[in-house]
Amino acid sequence: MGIYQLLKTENKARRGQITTIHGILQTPCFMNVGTSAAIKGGVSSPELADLKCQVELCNTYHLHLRPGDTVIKTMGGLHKFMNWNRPILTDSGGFQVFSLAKLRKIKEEGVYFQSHLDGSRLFISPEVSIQIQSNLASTIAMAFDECVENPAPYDYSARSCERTTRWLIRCKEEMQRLSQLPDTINQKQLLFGINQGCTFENLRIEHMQAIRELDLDGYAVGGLAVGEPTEEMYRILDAVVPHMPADKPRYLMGVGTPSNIIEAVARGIDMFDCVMPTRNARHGTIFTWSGIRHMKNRTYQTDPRPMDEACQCPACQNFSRAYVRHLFKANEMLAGRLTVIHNLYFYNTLTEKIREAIDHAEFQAFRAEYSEKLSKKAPDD
RNA sequence: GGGAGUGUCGCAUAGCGGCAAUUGCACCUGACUGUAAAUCAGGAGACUUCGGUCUGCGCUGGUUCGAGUCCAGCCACUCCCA
Repeated sequence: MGIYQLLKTENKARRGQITTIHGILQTPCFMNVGTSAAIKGGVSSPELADLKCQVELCNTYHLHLRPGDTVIKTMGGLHKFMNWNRPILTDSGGFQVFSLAKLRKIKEEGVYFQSHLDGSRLFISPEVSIQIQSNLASTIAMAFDECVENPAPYDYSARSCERTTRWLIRCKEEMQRLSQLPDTINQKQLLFGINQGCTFENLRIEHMQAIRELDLDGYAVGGLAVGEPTEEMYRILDAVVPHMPADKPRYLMGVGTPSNIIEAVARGIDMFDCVMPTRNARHGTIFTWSGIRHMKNRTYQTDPRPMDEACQCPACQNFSRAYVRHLFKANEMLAGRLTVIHNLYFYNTLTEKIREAIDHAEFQAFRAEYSEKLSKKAPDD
């Protein structure tokens, strides 16, 4: 019996739950990104729990470099290390093959990297990635894939997909091997495969059909939101999601804006992660139920209202727009902390409301009300 | 009273005679999608029929085709000597 339980559907939108050894995840869900085992902006694990965060995402590549996955294994795994007892998903380092493109060389056996920290030479293969993730002892490990840039030539995308499939087989075999070892911390670690294929619908579908044969714990759509127009992303989701197993979690990697999330849920996606709420928060942009606000703008200089009047987060319960703007202008780190707290609470509340909407068969109405509004600038109020 | 030096965008700075003028901070605006990002980009005299036009580097004159730049006088500030 699988880890995913489908509770309810509304058209293609799915309400479900994922059972793990670190607790149950209600889906659709947003995974809060803490790349280096920390939410950038200074939010600790206990605080994160208060922001309705169900699951945190950490990164294989970054933690392998620093402090080193063996250090984390020595410390008892990521959960103990950062004092987070709910699920953790680790990304495989595949995205860094894409984002650190100038520092790597891709081969069949794996990828040769130069560390972005000190230039030292590294090698990450499917086996190495899984070994690192095993040491990290995350709840869910991601397969080591190649995230192809956009645009990419058809031939290259096709060959890359085939290689990603071969790499996925190696990931699965390595995971099975490690699960037998007595000193493996999490012998029940889950493995998700990743679909690629750039913006070519037939490649996407062929690749999905190939990897679903491997009967993994869940499936992700990768390689989207990497520069293609939003409509392209939706077109690919429309094409590929129907080919994803219905009895397993579906994860859209790296996405996205509140609108993207609503639209992807409408197309059958269950899980999301994105740096946008934390990064934009640190840079002064917040998401609200009225739309986007740039908190550095002069218009908030003497605005006594909370950042989002419809928000129950600790930042909105205690501080004014004028104060937050002041903190940004004064370069105080509390500025980024408060906006990160708000944005994560917003994303976690957004997915919570999506779940409630599907529960009550009101998702289409929810989508109609918020899909466009949330990613536009808030009207001057 | 004598001598030396300095006055350029809010502050601080750069500027061999071709300059609407450098750079930093501050200011304004925008971007950010599996995080090499507490980052990055743009704007910042006025008017414009977007080709330009006008005003502008303490003040007033002068030299010059052309002056923030050279000269003279004045004003202000700083330092040194009495």
